[in-house]
Amino acid sequence: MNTKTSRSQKKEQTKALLISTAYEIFSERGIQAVRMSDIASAANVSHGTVFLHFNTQEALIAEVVQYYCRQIAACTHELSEGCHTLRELLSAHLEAISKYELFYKRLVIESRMLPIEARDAFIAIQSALSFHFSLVLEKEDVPSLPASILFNMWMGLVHYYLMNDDLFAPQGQVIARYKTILTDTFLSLLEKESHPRITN
Amino acid sequence: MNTKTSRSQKKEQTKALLISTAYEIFSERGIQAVRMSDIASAANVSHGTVFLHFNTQEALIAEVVQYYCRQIAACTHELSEGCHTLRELLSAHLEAISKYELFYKRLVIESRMLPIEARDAFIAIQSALSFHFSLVLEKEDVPSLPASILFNMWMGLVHYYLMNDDLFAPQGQVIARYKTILTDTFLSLLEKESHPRITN
Amino acid sequence: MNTKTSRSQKKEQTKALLISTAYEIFSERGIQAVRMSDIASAANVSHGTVFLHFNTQEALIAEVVQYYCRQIAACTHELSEGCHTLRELLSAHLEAISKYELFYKRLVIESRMLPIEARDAFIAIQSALSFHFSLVLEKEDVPSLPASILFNMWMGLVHYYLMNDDLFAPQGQVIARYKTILTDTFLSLLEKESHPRITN
Amino acid sequence: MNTKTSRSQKKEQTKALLISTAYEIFSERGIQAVRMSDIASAANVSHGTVFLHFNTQEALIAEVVQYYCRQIAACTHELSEGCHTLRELLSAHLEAISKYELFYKRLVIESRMLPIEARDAFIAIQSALSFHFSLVLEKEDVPSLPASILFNMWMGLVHYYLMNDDLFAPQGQVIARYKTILTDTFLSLLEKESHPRITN
DNA sequence: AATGAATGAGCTTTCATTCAT
DNA sequence: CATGAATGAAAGCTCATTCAT
Repeated sequence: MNTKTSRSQKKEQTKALLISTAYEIFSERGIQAVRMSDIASAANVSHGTVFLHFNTQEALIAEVVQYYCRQIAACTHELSEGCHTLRELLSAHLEAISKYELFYKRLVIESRMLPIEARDAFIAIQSALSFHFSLVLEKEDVPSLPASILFNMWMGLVHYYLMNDDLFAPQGQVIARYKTILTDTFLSLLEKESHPRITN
Repeated sequence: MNTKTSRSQKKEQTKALLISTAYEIFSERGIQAVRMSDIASAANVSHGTVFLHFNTQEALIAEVVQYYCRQIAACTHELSEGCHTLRELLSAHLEAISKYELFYKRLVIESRMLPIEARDAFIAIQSALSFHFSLVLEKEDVPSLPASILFNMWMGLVHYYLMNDDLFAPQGQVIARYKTILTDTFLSLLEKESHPRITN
Repeated sequence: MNTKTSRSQKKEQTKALLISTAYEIFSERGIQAVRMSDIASAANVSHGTVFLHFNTQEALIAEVVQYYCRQIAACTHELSEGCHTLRELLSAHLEAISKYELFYKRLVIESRMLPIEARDAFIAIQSALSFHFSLVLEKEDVPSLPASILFNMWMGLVHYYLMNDDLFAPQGQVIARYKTILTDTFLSLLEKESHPRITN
Repeated sequence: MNTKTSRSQKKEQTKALLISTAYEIFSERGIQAVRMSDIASAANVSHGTVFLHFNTQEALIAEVVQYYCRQIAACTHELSEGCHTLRELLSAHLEAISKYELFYKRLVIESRMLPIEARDAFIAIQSALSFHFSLVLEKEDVPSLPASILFNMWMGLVHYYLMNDDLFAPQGQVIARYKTILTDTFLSLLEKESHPRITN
């Protein structure tokens, strides 16, 4: 039994290695663009080993994406919990995303072309944030607009910058670069005494 | 010359047929997912004929996307020209998009994975709208917020719904379904006397 | 009838044009490497026209090679006729070849991969020279060695330099460059009072 | 390690099988004329396997030609080493070639149309012989003619017979058939007291 | 459990040849 | 006669997946 345990431990280790290796490569090169053998060689295991742990390429993608999406969701959740204001929450969100920026960007770009489970996992991150968003919105003195639209507006905005990161931040780090302005602008729109108007 | 004309007319017809056939299939199945031979058989021409008109698959994708992006941009432009208010403009935008909805959605989903020319053509549509957006914004009494962010917020919002159309409108027609609420909500945020507040 | 005549004259003209165009391209790029459409466009006729004059690519190659091989043979013959000495004949031979050097080189390189008629035509050039070679050899006071071998030795030598022209004369013009030394050396070997010996 | 060894041994075996199979087919049908799938099926492996061992068709041709050219060069070298006279050397040369006759003939015919590495490998065989030729020539009491031309004359002569083997020896085996006469004739030309003359 | 050689379906691209105009 | 668009048989190459060791 000891043997079995150490064996399966070893197996789990290898699987974990494959998952984290895939994460790195996916972040760098994109998800669809990576071949199974690329992951194998990057992880220093044999090509066949990848199939020992994942029946198909689809399964591997699904698992890797699920694994990291759960992490991102958890991270988002954690950073969001202490937030009492929308500003805090938005910052927390961007902070969470920026920890996984490259990978998250790939998900934004490719999610619709991935196996359904991967897509679902990606959506789940958004649900996690959505929950906190609703909570905070209730507390704040905020316009009586559909919360879901406001949330989607924020998500859309952030994803738009990630999707076009090459245009907005050719040097990389879109989130860091636009963090403040995105947050500020979004919040301004929600503020009561609105904004200074440009009156002709 | 008459002969020549009818000959090359025929050729142009075939090319046009291929472009419109590709458009249909791309709209239905996605762009990356389609094989050259699919287009050939859908257009009822031989496999080789496709290569007579487009040197490579990449060239075909580029041409088809450019062709329709120009149309979408032109349509956007045309519908935008008469617009004096932001509301009119946003409606015009959604109207333009909804005419090409399935294809446009594919672009939203796949643009970053397409040949660079295709991506550029897609971006060009956004530039076209951006121009009118700026014009209208100047006229309106609007908060002194960065116009570009406001524009990107709108684009992000619309693309977010298109990207996730299967979640927002499983029956199809996301744009038609969310047209009003998206426009209204977006405009509300920009309005002076803001919005009724939810005060606890 | 006049029409017919002028028609078929035109046709013959076109065919002649195709043959000479093919000759030029074959000389430059090799025979096997050239596509039917290359010849058509170089001759400023349509792709289909080539097939009007030559049923197949093989037929075209055969005809072109035959046509020019006959010319080369005739030229060789003509230049050989006045020759009374072997030296004169060898010079005549090289002179004939050098007029068609690029094309002749292609034949040396590719003859065995061409349609049988083309190969035969190429061989016929050698037969033509062979005839004069025998004639001259009889007149000269030459070693009683098998004339055919001597002839083949000369042919082999010349072809060896043509086959490896890129090594022997990277700037081109192998024949011009080695004309003298090849002739001299070959003749020296046949001379009675032989050659100065290197005696240790 | 034992496992690894037997595994990679197997792989090497397969590669060796492919190389020798290619050699056989090339010898029979020519080099350019053979498709990758021909080699696969002749070797009883799948089409894909060929590409496991050789990245491209060009690479395969290069490797196969290099492999056998090295063997031929080595064989030539080996047989040449004991030779003290030119006669011995020429015989050794022909013996070496005749062991690989069909393949060598293909090289003579196609060398200029093959990948550059293949051509170079073929040239290297000639360099190997050239070395011994020079050595022997120095020892012999031989006319003070350019050694390189004499060498090229011999090579040209042999290649001429190989190139036209179908004419010289329709039953095959040109080398065997002309071995003696070629050697004798070539040597006669180099002999001091030359040759009996045919005096009119 | 791990290996990595082997598999083969699948896809793009080329080009000689045909044929309607 | 000439045209050139259309055809479709090849062929090379890729890569997820399998399986014997």
